[in-house]
Amino acid sequence: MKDVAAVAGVSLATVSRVVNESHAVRPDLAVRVHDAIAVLGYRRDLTARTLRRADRLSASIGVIVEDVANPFFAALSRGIEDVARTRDVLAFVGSSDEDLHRERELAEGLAARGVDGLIIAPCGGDHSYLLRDRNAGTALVFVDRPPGFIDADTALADNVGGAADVVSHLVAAGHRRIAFLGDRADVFTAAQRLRGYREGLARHGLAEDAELIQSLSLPAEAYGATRALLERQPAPTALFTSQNLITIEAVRAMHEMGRQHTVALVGFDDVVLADVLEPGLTVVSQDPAALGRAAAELLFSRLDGYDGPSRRLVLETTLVERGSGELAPGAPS
Amino acid sequence: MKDVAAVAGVSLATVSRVVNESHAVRPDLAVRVHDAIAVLGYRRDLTARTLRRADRLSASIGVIVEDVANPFFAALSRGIEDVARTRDVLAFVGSSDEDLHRERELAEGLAARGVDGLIIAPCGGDHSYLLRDRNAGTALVFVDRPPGFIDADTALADNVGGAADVVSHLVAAGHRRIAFLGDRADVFTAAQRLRGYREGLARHGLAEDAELIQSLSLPAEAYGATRALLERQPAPTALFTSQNLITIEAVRAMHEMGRQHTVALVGFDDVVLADVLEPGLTVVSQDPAALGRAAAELLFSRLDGYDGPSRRLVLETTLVERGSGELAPGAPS
DNA sequence: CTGAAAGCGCTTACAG
DNA sequence: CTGAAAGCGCTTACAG
Repeated sequence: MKDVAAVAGVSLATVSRVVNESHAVRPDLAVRVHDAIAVLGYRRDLTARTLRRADRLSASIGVIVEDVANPFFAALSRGIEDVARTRDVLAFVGSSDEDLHRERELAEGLAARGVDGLIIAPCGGDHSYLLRDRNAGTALVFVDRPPGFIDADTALADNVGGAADVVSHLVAAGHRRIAFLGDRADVFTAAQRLRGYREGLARHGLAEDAELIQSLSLPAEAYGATRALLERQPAPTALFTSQNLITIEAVRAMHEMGRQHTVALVGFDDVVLADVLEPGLTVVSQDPAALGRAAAELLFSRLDGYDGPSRRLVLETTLVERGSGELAPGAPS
Repeated sequence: MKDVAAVAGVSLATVSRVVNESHAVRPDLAVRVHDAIAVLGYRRDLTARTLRRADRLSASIGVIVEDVANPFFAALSRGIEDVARTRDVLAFVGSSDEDLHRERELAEGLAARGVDGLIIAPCGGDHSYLLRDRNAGTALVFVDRPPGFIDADTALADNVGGAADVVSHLVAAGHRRIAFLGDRADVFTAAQRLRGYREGLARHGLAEDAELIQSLSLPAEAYGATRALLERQPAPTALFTSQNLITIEAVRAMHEMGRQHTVALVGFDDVVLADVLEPGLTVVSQDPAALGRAAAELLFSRLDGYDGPSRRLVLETTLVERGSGELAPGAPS
C-alpha cells in the first residue's frame, strides 16, 4: 500500500480510503490510485486490515463439525459456505471427531486466528469455555445440536418429532415390536431421537422393551447389533436407525441375513442410493444444507448487530416412503 | 501481551520469548509469565504474530475443491485436515463449483488472508494467475487434477490405468460393446479416464464406437444418457461410468429399467452402499483421504523448505469386484 | 477532501 | 539473558 501511495503520489490514508470506499475521494486521485494498484498488482493484506480496524472484523468464520467427511456434515458445511459466500466471508472447517477436547482446541485455534464467528456442531459437555470469546465479540451459533452450559443461537432439526413420526408410520403398517439403534445417549441428536421414539410408542400405547433399544459407541457397531437383534426370539419386526452411518450398517447386515424384505426399516437422515436398494430405504430426512444455511443466517444477523435473546430454529423433517418402512410385520421371506 | 508483561513485571519481549519458547529465559521469569498468562486468561493473537514474524507464517492453509458436499471431496478434505492437524495448522475450505472465476476469487481471498499454502483441485483452464502468490512464498499443490500453464506439485490418482483396467475387466467377462459415460472433456479426470478407456479398447483390439461415448455437462444428465444408451439397438452390454455422481445416476436408471442384472456396470470412485445393491456395484476405487494426505504432505514439505523441482504423485486405484462388473453379456433378464 | 501521525498486537534485531 | 525500540501493513481520529 505504501508503494501504491508512492506511485499514485498520494498519502497512505488516501489509498486506504479509495480501497475501502469509506470516504469520498477526489475523482482524479481515485483514478491515480486505481491505476497504481493495477500497475503494481497490489492486493490488500486483510490480516493487517483486521488488526487495525475498529470492529476487528476479518471476513472469516470457523466451522466445527463432527466429521467433514460424513455426508451429512459435508452438506451442512456447504450450506454455511453458500451463505458466507454472499458476504465474501471464508470459512475454516474442522472436525471434532465427537471429542470435546479436540473441539475446544479447534475453537481456541480459530479464535486465536481472529475469526468473526464460530458455527459449532457441538459434542456433549460443557461449552461455557466459549463465553469469554463471545464476550470478546465473537459471534456464536450452534447447529444440529444445542450447547451445554451456555445459552446461544441454535439451529436444529425436529429430532423428537421426526422420530415420533417414524414410530407412528411403523405402527400404522402394523408393527408393535420396533427396535431402536442409536448413538451414545450423550450425543444430543441420539437422545432426542430416542425420546421421540419413546413418545411415539407411548402415543400408540406400546410398552417400551429395553432389550430393543441399543445405544452404540460407534456407528460400525450397528452391523453386529442389527444381527444380534434379528437373531433374538422374538425378533423385532421393525428397526428404527437413528443416523445415516448406523442406517448403512443396518442395511448391510439385513441384506447379508436376507431379512431386508421381512423386517421393516426406517432411518433418520437420507442416504445416497436409498431409492435403488431393494426394497427402497424409507427415511426421515432432514435438509443438512438448509440447516447450515440457517445457522449461517443466525451468525451473520449477530454480526450485523442483532443483540437480542438467543434464538432457536427448528427445521421440520420429512418422511420419505420408499418401501422398507412400509413392509408389514411377518412379510413373506 | 502488554497486560501479561505488566502483571509478570517483565518486558513485552520476554513474554514473547516465553510464549514462543524461542530463547532461553530465566526460569523464575518464565514462571511469572506463565502465572500471569493463567491469571489473565491470555491468548496470543496469531494474526498479529503472523504480521510481524520474519517468515510470515500463519499456521493456516486454504483448500479449494469442486464441491465440499461431494463425498469424494469431503473425504479428500478430511485427509488434508488430518495431516494439517499434526502441525496445528487450520484449513479454510471452499467450493469452486468447477468455475474458474470462482476458483480464482477463492484463491485471491485466501491469499489476501495470508494463508501459508493452497491446495487446489483445479478447474480446467489457466492457473498461471497463481504464479505471483507462489513467488511471494505461498506453497502451492494441486490435487486430483493437474493445473494449467503452471508447473507445481501435484497428487493424482492413476486415472488412465484405472480406466484401462475397467475395460480389461469387462472384456475378460466377455464384453465387446462397452459404453463410456463421463464428465465434460475439459475436466481433467474425465479426459484421462476416457483416454484409459480408449487404451483399454485398443489393448484388446476393440474398435471405438463414438456413439457409445457420452460426455456430460452435469452428472444429473447421466440418468437420461443411460436410458438412451440402453434403448439403442444394438445396446451396449456394459457401462463404464467415470465418476461417483454419474455412477449413481446410471445405477438409478438401470434399476428403473430393470436392466441391472443384464447390463454390466463398473464405476470410477467408490460409493456408499455399493455392496448392498443387487447386484453389488463393481468399482475402481481411489482413496480420496489418501489423496488429500498426499497433497498435504507435498505442501508441508515445501513449507519445511523443500525447494526442488515439482513432484507428481500418482496413487494406484483398486478394482473392487462386487457383481455388477462381472455380469456376462446377454445375462438372463 | 487530504495528509501526517498514532497505533492494532505482536516479533526481532540491537544494545547492554 | 533482558529490555527499549522499531516496525509488519494496515485504519483512523485529528488537523488543516
